[in-house]
Amino acid sequence: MAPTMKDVAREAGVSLGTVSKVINGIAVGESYRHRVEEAIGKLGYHVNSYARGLKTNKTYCVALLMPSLRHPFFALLTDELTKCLQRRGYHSTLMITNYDREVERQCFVLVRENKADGVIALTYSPDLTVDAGIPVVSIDRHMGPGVPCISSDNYHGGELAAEKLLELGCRNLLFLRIGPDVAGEADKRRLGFEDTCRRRGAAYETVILRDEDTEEPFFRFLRRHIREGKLAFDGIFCNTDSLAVRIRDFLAEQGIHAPEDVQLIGYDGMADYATGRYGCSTIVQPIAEMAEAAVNVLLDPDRKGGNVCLPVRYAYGGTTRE
Amino acid sequence: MAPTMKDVAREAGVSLGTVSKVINGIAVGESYRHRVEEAIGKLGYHVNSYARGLKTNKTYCVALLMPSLRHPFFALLTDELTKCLQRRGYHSTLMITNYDREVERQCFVLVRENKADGVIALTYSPDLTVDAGIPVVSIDRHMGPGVPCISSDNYHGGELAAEKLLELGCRNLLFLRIGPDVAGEADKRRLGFEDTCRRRGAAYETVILRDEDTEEPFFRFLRRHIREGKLAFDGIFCNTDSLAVRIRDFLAEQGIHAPEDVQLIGYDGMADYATGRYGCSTIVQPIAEMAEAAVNVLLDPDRKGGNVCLPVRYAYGGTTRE
DNA sequence: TTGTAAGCGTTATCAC
DNA sequence: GTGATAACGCTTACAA
Repeated sequence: MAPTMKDVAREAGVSLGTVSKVINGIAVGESYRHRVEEAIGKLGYHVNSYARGLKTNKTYCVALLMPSLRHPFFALLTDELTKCLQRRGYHSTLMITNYDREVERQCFVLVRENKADGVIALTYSPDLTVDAGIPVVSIDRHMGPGVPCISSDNYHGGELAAEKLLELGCRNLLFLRIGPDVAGEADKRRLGFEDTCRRRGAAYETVILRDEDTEEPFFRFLRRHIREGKLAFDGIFCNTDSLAVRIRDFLAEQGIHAPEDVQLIGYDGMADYATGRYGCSTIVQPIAEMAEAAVNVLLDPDRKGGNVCLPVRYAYGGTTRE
Repeated sequence: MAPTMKDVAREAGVSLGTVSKVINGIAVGESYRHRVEEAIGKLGYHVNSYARGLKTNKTYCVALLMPSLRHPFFALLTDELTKCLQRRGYHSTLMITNYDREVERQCFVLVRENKADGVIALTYSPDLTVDAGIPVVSIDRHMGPGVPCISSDNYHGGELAAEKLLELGCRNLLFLRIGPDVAGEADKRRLGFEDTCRRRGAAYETVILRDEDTEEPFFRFLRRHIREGKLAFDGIFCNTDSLAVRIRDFLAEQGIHAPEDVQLIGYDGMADYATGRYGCSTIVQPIAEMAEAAVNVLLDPDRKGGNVCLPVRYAYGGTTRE
């Protein structure tokens, strides 16, 4: 059995309250402090955070809701969030939701039961709430008035992509987007892209795949736009790097190569772990800064924080002319 | 304030004990059960796991110690471990140690304070202990007699690599290893490789970089072994995929290409998230099975489990002839 | 079967 | 400044 404060008190010949004070850094007579510290070392005492949490209603535990760690974006975000929380004396309870709304719901129940001090969530159920005074911060999704949303500047990312493609001389642009349509934030990439095209008077098309999990329809669309080995578009913006890479590979099979025949830009900025290089030219999200912002907003004592939008940048990754 | 069992008892007009029984699925009169469930729903009651944990000394929480989630191997492992734990009603406290022994030590203190039911650790301090009756399972490192180690069959992985290279007609083999020298497990890749080479009477060399964090010495070594545009080795086995990919890129810069001029095999089996393809030909570790085994051994009630060694396989990834 | 009450290891409020 | 003591919300004998 692990030693308790009682054991320490007996060993040091002081009362329980004194031990508690020493542990919590409250003023105490020098000789008392010394005896208590001695006893703690001798017995190998450690506070029981469950007893403490029960009493104080503070757990120094933040729940992290992530769809998966298979996607490098989620993995890196989780890495940064956890390190950031650790620096502030918190630890993270990781919950993998597998993109499943029912699992997400159960996680929110767990969060309540486990008395987490807060939640940082990247969910696909914008309507979820914890309703127990537990603060929630959302990443990339708008979840309702009480839930600050941390995101990169998706709109400007779309603008950047369009501007870069136009700057590279592209005249027929294409936007490709795949994935569920959650709460607007990701759709801003399209808006920024389209607005820029219109403003610059550039021709563009948009293809969106909402609930599919294969990009086959994109391939069919592209095939229809290939005439005599030439693609009708000379600049493509994809809403993720993964998609951009798959589109690049598909086009290569059709004899159309990036960046020679078509300029291709993705979104996320995921560098390959081994080489440190981007898989495609991309709009880079500032993952560490997003994590930092999420933690800051979550732990801000007076919760006055609203949404946070962080700047993105374009990075060359081999699928555009340099 | 969140409702407590007392509130539920009052609302349902029953005693505390009865509420507790209903919550814990212990037999109770039908009408009582109904009234209690009604009250729970009405008040939106959830157990307080801190109060429960204090009483029962069971937290259903397992700590995961990982060096980082930047490396896809760690990220995937964490993903599988967490999902596996969730399936068994546990949740994971993620701790990122950043390859830092002092942080690892602090994590073990946290584990005690937070009364985790167990620890699954991938650490660089094989001497760490929790010494509070908290079971520990280690991944890929031998940490001492009481700590079962889950690993892939590193020795056979080395054998497989050597056999494959020989089968492809290689006659001058090379083994490259980088990274800290922790507790033997990873070194078995070298042993399996070398034993096979010797058994088959094949020429081989081994270069090991222990405490460096750059592969520059490898590059120098390889440069010295290039004569008139030809490399002295025709088959290379690297102890990780990351290294294999960097070696491939370096050799390509020297005009030596895999798989035309040299066969290259890595270790880990990390597929690219976007394409699902391996970055290099590789020995694949069964990550999901390792996670499953770690959780099984950890949660096994009578802790009779010893070390577990899981089978690996060779997979083609473009850096060997097919 | 149901209710009562002790106690898990803390913190915090008191008198001293 | 220090030491008793009452909670915190739950589980679990034990009594009814």
